[in-house]
Amino acid sequence: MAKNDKLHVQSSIKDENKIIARRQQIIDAGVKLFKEKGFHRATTRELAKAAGFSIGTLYEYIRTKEDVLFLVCDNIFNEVTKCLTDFPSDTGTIGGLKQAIRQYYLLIDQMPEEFTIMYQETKSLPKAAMHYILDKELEMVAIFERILKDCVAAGNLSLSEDAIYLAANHIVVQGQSWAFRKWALQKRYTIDQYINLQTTMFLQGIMQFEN
Amino acid sequence: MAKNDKLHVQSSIKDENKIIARRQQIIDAGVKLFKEKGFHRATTRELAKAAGFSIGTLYEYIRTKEDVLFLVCDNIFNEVTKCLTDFPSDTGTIGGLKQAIRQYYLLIDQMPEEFTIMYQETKSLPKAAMHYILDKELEMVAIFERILKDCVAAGNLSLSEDAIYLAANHIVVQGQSWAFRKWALQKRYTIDQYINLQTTMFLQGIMQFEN
Amino acid sequence: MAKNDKLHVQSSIKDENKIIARRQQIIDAGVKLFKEKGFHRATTRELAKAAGFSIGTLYEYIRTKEDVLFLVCDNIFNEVTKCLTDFPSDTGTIGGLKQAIRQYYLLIDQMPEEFTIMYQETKSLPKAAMHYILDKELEMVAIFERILKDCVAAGNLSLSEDAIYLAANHIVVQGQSWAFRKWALQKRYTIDQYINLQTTMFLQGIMQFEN
Amino acid sequence: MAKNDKLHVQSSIKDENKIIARRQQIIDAGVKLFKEKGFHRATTRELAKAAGFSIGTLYEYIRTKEDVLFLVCDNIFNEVTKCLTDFPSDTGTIGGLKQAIRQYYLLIDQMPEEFTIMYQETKSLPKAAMHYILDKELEMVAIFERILKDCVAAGNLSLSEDAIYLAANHIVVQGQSWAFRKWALQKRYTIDQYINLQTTMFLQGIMQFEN
DNA sequence: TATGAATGAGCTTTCATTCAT
DNA sequence: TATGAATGAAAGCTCATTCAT
Repeated sequence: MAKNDKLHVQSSIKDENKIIARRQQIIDAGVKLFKEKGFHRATTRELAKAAGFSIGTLYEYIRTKEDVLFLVCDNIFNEVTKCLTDFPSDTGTIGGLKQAIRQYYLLIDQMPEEFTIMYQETKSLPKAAMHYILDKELEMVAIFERILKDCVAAGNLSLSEDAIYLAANHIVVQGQSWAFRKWALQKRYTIDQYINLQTTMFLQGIMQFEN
Repeated sequence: MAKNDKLHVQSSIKDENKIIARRQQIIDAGVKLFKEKGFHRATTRELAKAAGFSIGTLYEYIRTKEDVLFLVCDNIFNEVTKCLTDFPSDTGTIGGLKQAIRQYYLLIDQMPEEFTIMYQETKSLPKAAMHYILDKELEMVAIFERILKDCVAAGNLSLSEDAIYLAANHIVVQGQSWAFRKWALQKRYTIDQYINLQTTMFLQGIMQFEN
Repeated sequence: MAKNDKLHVQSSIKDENKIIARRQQIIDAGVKLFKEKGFHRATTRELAKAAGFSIGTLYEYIRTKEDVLFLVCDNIFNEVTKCLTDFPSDTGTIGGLKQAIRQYYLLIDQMPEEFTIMYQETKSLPKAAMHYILDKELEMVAIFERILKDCVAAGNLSLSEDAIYLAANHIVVQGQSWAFRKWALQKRYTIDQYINLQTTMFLQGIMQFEN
Repeated sequence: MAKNDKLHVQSSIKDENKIIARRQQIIDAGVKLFKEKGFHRATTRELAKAAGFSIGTLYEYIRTKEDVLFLVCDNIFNEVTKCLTDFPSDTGTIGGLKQAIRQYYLLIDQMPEEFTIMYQETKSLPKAAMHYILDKELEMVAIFERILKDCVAAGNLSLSEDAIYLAANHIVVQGQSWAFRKWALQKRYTIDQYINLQTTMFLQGIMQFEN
């Protein structure tokens, strides 16, 4: 899966294991530099250097600079999907919902720069790649919609379709918020406090919601 | 105020009224182009053309391309501040809080591109300018903190310091959310519906909040 | 005419006189360098230097390196057309035919490098430009076809259609020959001797031609 | 002969038969690619692929890319020489002359791309290689000079030294002409018609030539 | 003030060649 | 011998900025 996704970006190298390894180096270099100076200010030479090889080698594994950004973005979604799909949760219960939110926020806390890059640089991608990423983003919202719907179906929540969609967006956006503002927010909250406060407020907001 | 802020960006022109007028043309051109292609892809030549004068003239009113971005960002904050400061509201009441939120969201709905530009391109500014803008952003959060505190002081709300700060952030972030995702969200909600839903959920979330 | 042809290549400069002047410098630089090292080995930086200005300025007057080659080729055809169209000749007579040939060969003798470049580098042009140039080449052959037909019509020559076409080609090709091989041929002939010998042989070949 | 010529290009391989075989593959690949996209646009990677082996292997049999061009050019001359030397002709007769011309033109008709490559890319060769090729070209002219001189010596032709040299050039150049313009000329003539017309005109031109 | 031609540092990308396996 | 991953010099081109008019 993750392996194949990475291969969406063409390479002139034949050894697939090498591609996997090199691409990870490229992603790491991309995250490091893009968070420091943004996509446009980072040069391909710096990228190559940060990745630990020559500019020529860099271009054996990607075709354009934008491929690096794509690799970085794609990588995030694979992490999110893995994180939200792999853990066993109590489907349809409030506890399960809380679990999913926590899981998601913890992931963001571990890679806030990656998330920030994704949200700030997406439009630097070529059209096709941008749509691919935007779709993935919608998938993320859809995952939380699913979870919320399961709660409704199980009778643990009472929300209209419109409210569900908004609530799912809410969750995703508050995650973004921690990514964007971690530097400011962590002066007052640990990630655990943030999650708790946020989740309490969120649940309180939707619990007896009637519209 | 607005006048002086704009003058933070140096110009070699003496006539202050001319500066004000030209700068507005520059800001408009900047918004138009940055939202179309982003800050880095927009060239100073295009900027000058869109503003209606020559590249030479452009540089009579700014010193660097980044000044244009700064003017655009600064302009937004002036609008926000004006919008939240000028209207008469019932200080300390829930109604006043609602009013402020509505006012703020309506402003964002009128200039979503400007807000998006600001959030996506801030880090393209030089260090000093970036901090200036980030500070302004904190001021925005502070305005809502103030409003919330007034409600608490008036006994209309019961929130801890930490919860107030989080709530203020919440308001600002959900505004961002409409700016970023207007294209997707407006398929399901009018701005009024969004404001109402969002506000109801938000108030429900903080009303009986105890932490 | 010549002026407008040069303008087929786009420029970001407004002053038309400047374009004409700069383009001539570019053409001269192109001829000098392309004859020395060929189109591909000549770099745009060298081109700019040889033309007497910076690389940035070069690109104010052309859009791609290939434009320089196009300018050089186009220039040649303008010279040829001017040369064969402007001089008054006795239409339909052998003397007029001789005159035209002489005129053409003398032009080639004056700019052998330009002709060589044109014949050797045409296929380095982008498709559209290449067809434009190839068409111009056919026009050149057509000019001589016209002259020969006039001789036939006037009863001074007796040739079939096929022979006329071949003869016109012959003239053009022998011109090329002097351009390509001037370095070798001029060890034994002056241009005048070459013209005389060539013309005598050519006329002898077609005079009593019956096929 | 052919074998040794090819060995002018150094190789790190010992087995001479292997070299011969591999070099032929390289020549075929070179002709194919150079005619498609020209020498400079063809890459060594493509060359290797078209030849059927890896880039590493390619470089076991040549030292530089230019070697490939040299091999291609050299190959042509070997073909020409073989073609004009091996066939038994009636030395000193007009019939023998005609035979030689026909033989030569038929060869060109069989490999027009190769001839075109040679004439268009020669100056892409390094100095030394270029002179080697230019010398070979002169040899080709010399072969026809020899044939013409034999005719003169046998009393079948009456031409001055100067006219002989010119006539020899004429033959070679008209051959080039078919190579360069085959695409256009063959719309009106078969190669046989072309040879006949050309030869008739040529002989007529030199037969009663007096200068 | 207003103009726009001129500048050149710096960017992304290519590709001939090498060399460890 | 054969392979192909690695290299980095060098290419074409852009564009923010300046300055003479």
